[in-house]
Amino acid sequence: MVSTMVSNNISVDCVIFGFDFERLNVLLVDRTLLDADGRVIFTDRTLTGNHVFVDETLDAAAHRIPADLTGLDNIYLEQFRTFGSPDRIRRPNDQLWLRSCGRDPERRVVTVGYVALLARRDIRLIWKGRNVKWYPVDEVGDLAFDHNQILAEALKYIRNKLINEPSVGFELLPPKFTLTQLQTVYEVILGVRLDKRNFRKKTARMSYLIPLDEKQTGVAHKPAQLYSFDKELYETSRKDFNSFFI
Amino acid sequence: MVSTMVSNNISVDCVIFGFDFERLNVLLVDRTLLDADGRVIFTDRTLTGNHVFVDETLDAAAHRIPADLTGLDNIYLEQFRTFGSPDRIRRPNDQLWLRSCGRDPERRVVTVGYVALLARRDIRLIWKGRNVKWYPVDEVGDLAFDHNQILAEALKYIRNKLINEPSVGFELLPPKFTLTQLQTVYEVILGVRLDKRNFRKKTARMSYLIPLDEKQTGVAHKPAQLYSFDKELYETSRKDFNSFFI
DNA sequence: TTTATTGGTGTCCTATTTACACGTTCGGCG
DNA sequence: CGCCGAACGTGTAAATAGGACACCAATAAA
Repeated sequence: MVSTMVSNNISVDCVIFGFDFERLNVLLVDRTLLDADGRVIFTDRTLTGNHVFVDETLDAAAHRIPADLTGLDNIYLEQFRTFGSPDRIRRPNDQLWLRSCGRDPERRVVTVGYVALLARRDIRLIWKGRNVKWYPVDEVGDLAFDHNQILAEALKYIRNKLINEPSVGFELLPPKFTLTQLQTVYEVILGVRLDKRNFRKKTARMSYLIPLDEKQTGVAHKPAQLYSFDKELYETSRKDFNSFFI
Repeated sequence: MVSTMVSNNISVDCVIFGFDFERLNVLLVDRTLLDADGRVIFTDRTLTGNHVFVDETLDAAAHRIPADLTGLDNIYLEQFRTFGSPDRIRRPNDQLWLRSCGRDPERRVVTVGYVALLARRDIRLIWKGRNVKWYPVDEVGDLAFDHNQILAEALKYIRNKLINEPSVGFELLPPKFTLTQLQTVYEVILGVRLDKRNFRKKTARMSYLIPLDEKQTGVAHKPAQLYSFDKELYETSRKDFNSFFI
């Protein structure tokens, strides 16, 4: 069976970000190493990862991760960087872990890092026995292997992306959203406060933001106008997009 | 000898760009496959690449490429993307080539792509038997494996980088340069024409551009002021750098 | 009916962008 | 040695974008 053979020195790791209008969160898997008597040697968390089948593209292998966890297969996913230092598996806990899994603790595994974005609302996680939970990105503690570094790079990447490719912001929002929610995406991810009126001057120039014939309901204040994101309009209006030097 | 063992399903490929004030060029290696009688079966070009030693970081493996070719080891080098489709080695010529090298034509090789930047002036290539030459980036023809795709991604990457991290422009210039040369970097790489006076209004705001007590010599026109790039000043003045939404 | 809460709007000031033309200084050449 | 060709270096006016800032409106809950 070709399709069950894996390239065992290559993996993909997926930094799955979820946004809940309060904070940016990341999906982590609990990892617990037990000794022969079932006592805990250590416990920590890892990013979600996958092996890569020998006849599979890296993108496909990465895609399986959020797909298995959410049942959705059309989510935003992008490769951002590859990590391959021989040291990435050298910490004592990781060495113990690899041995206990029957994996060669000397063999360097190169991992290709992906970022996935989810609007947490509406998403129900499928566990399949693993203990997978959301953690605020600034409260993850010590992660396995070099996963703290991978997470840090993913954050840098997605912040940068948000700034110069605004379409990614909408991946973190439900299909219908308010301008305040959009502003919150920027505020939370970039860690800044923005002025409401100035922000709206910008959104007014985004022709791909479609005001709907619909307002928020069930809120104890003036209900906000709902908008949707027109991806096609975005793509075409990006063509003559200018930045910095051009 | 640990240091001679290689991870043989992982490689690094380096898109080495060189700038000569006329065009952007890329370093390519001639590849010729001969039959048993020494007749040419095909000939084409490949990017410069390397295997990765098992105890070596990816960055180090990539660094060896331009270092071997130029003798310099402080050049700009950055990982930009990893390519791992099983199809990348599937084209007939590539299959023949792999067989003739004694490599497994079925085994997918994941390659980590790097970009290197060189000011072509002053650089003397060290050939060591291989036929390595500069090609204008838009005249490379059909390259081996997926190297056309890798080159295209590298170009996209470096254009984007030039726009929002102006320091990379100086990697393509000699230590002393004129403002017109700097403008030419932007014009050639981004493929646009820029207005001289407006460009200079921008450079006037770049505090890290140091005017020297020196002018061009030997030119048949009014000699231009020479400048140098102060990297430290750049780093510190970037700290409070704003872009788009912040 | 009152209150708490968030939604939605405009102005002034400053900084940045864009379009645009001409005198200057050098080497080369006749 | 004077003229020519070629790139250098400079400023202004108009339009656009950015940043600071405050108040009324609409809803649900009490």
